[in-house]
Amino acid sequence: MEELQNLTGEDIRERLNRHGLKATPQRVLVYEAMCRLGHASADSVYRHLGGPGSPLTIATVYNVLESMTEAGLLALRPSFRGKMFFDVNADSHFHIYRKDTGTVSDLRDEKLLEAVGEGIRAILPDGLVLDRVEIQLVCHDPNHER
Amino acid sequence: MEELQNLTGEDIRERLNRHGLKATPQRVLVYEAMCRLGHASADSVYRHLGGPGSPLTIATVYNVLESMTEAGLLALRPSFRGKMFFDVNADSHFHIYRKDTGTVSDLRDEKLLEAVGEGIRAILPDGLVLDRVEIQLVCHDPNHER
DNA sequence: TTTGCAATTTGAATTATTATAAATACTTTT
DNA sequence: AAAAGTATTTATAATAATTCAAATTGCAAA
Repeated sequence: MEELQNLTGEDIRERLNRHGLKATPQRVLVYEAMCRLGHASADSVYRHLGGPGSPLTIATVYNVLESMTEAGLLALRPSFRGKMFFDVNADSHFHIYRKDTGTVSDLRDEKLLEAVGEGIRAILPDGLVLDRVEIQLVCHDPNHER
Repeated sequence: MEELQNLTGEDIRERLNRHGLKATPQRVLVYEAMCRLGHASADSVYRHLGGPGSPLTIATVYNVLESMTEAGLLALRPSFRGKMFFDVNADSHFHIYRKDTGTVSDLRDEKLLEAVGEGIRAILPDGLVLDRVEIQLVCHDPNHER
């Protein structure tokens, strides 16, 4: 598993190119931010990069996030918050959504994921193709002070 | 299983009361709309009720949907669209999200749901309590004309 | 009744997203 | 290396979605 945190600019440019995206400075910045943040809304990326006063516009952040999602570099995840929510890990895995803190984290289990996929394909209505499965585990820590 | 479509105003008022909510006219209207629509955003509820010119405000729709969700009458589901998305069936079940049509439908399978829940509890990090599991099946119909 | 209180609703403000058209930056062709 | 063409970014505006504080309502206590 690669450490997204520690990718060099060159690594990022390569990765963009491999996904068919030209490595513009703005794209490198946004991807760096996503690596750092893991999961983020357009706005949080923008703020991470300095908000107004940063070397790009919020419109560009949206554009870039969309291109990257289309290219398969990022995934757009379903969200409870009423805003768009991007994931730097585009592969399939579980998401732990913590009600108490509002944070999201990843949980991977190849075996279980595979089993769930099979179970679902078995009951899916005829004529439909399953593209992917998104699973959120809504959790809380009972010892987390309110 | 009750037919939500066919509830009378009295049924709805009762249901609201049982969930600890006063049966105001606005709440009855919103719940009726949710019964009709099944899944809906605040905006689609508002439009279903006549939009501007209806006997309530979009802000009221949000407030009412929130109260009902808090009361357990509705569920707030995660959404790909970057907007809040409510479900008149607050119980746990799968959601089929169709990329080609943008529509959402329900899929129920007690057995599989139970199995998934167990599998997940087995791998959940220590200290966390699993409140519920949300599962979206992202699908498309290959024969759906583009 | 009036008064006070809490719940509910609303209009207005805020935040989030998309659209558009002009400017910039790259590429390719000449 | 100029011209032409394409992709990207930007500023700005328009629209959409959500929140918030003030006003209203309905009820209960005096």
